[in-house]
Amino acid sequence: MREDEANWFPRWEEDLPSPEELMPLSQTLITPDLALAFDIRNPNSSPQHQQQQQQQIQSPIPISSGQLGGGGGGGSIPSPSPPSQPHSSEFDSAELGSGNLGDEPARTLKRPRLVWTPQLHKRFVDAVAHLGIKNAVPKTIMQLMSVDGLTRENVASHLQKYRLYLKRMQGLSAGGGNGGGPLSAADAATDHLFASAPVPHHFLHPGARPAPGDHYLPFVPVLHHQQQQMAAAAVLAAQQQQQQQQQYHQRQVGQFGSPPGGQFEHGFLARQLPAQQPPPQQVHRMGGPVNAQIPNYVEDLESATAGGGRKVLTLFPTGYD
DNA sequence: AGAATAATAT
DNA sequence: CATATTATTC
Repeated sequence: MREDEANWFPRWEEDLPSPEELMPLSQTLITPDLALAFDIRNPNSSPQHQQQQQQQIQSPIPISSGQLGGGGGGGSIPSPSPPSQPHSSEFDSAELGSGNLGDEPARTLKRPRLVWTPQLHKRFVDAVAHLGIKNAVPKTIMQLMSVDGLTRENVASHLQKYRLYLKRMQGLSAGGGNGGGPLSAADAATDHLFASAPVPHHFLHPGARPAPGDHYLPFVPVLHHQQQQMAAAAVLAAQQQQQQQQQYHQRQVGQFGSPPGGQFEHGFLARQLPAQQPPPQQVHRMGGPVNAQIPNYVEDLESATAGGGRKVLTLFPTGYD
């Protein structure tokens, strides 16, 4: 029997920004629209290499109420039917320009860069798995994911990278020889994110069919009504807050002193705290090729999070109620 | 839709 | 300044 990594459990509780990070909003110095209108965001802070920004989000996940639903593996929805109609979560709260402050200026504003958290990526993979490689196109994936605020380009971009990753994996597992370790530093970096989500078997084996019984994507509509505490939207909202904070750090630069073409002289350190999960206990040691297959980073992550952290939430909203 | 390239963030 | 990640463009 090979359970393989087929039974990955749904875990969306991994790491979610503590409410403290999202709640505190005291940036009313500059209106988001105004700042954004000037196209001032992160002006690339000091070129000094070596910034002291450590993640402090290692505290116990304070989340315990309305989690995201979604994980997979639970076993449901064995019907890989195309997304006939996700839900109304599409742009339900896609007001990225709102967040918590002024939720009015939803125009001419540029969205902040989307951060692909492991959770989000997980959902992405689930979607692709259920759609099948052929049907897994940006538009479809996006629809299936039902993540508000997520655009087709977001998915397309991520999909592009993901495919590269898969290709890399194929080469490694097929050509063999390598111990499953990344070849380049760049690969290692990208692998890290992708390793957070299990890669369906048939992904690497063109032609191979998904194991019967293996079901992917027990998708559940994200954001229900107002319990959308944390979701991609929240992430985006959080980003906005951060963004605003950064701008605010600019000490209220002359809102109107920005001539076209000219820009403020920004030279400060900006801090952004993505909801990245704390680095595992670093378990994998090197010393030679041990096994060439799917990176076992996942295991590391699982162990670390399951052991060090805690996973208790495996349930999700009923979805359609 | 997909790949290449640009921009931006860390 | 280099690298990584996401956005835009072709």
